[in-house]
Amino acid sequence: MPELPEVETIKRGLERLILRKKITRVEILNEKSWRGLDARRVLGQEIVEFDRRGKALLMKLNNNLWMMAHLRMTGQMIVVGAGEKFAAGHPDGNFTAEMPSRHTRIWFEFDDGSHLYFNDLRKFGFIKLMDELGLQEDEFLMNLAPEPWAMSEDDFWARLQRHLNSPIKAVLLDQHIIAGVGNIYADEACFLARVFPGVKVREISRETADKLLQGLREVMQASIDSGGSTMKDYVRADGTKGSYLEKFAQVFRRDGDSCKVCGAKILKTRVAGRGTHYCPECQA
DNA sequence: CTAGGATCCTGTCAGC
DNA sequence: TGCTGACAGGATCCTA
Repeated sequence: MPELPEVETIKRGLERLILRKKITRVEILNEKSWRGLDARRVLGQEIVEFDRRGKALLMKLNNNLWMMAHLRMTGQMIVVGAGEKFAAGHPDGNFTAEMPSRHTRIWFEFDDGSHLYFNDLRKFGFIKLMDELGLQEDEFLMNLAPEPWAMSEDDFWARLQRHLNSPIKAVLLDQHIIAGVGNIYADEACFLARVFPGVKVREISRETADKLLQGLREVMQASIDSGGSTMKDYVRADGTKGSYLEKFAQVFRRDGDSCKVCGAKILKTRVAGRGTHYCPECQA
């Protein structure tokens, strides 16, 4: 679930709350949620740097090991401590639950008594501990494409040309082609570019491709810019749905509602194996 | 090489 | 009420 903007929001939150704190305890409640080196090697270490590549969150320790977290569909990072609770990632009621909750897979304790919880309902996500070499050789990171802002319109166009028989949405979701895009922003970018997500790349004009890339940058940046406050709003909302998507979504999960541009009814279908939302008038 | 479908998991919801 | 199947903000593996 969490896409690039959500992971960036998590990165900024963790930077603010647990940078330079020393890990005094780590508990792994689900073995498969931990990968790589022995977890005991994080004990006594401080987290000295946070980074993000696509949807992957990187945390550097002062012994030069790195923890890479990937939240996949249902991962969340929750910090409790210093009278504050920060939660970001997959938006469900766990934000307001007692920690650890039944979906907590891994948790850390810091020397000031605060805690970081990695929650993950479906157990697809993980935290992987690596040394510098392991980080360099990590398959996911090695094959990760540039992010929308690091990719020129020319480069994006050239990458599209290698997948002429794929639906455009499948290409937008492929992390080897462009990094950080998930189901929400793929649908939103297709709406902004006025293209149906199921259209084959072969049918996409250069002008539409440019609009897709620019739309991705625009909608993801807007989400990052409002991420912090919307996440906080969500936590305060006693388990009810937050206004996170409502703020900017033109089509995502708006099926049955009317298009904000033309008033037509937003439809939902299936493209590239994923639920896909679109306006039949704007994206004809 | 690309393209498409199954798969990893748990939970919720719509429709009998 | 209870069952059943579809589906979910992701990525990989397997097959053709």
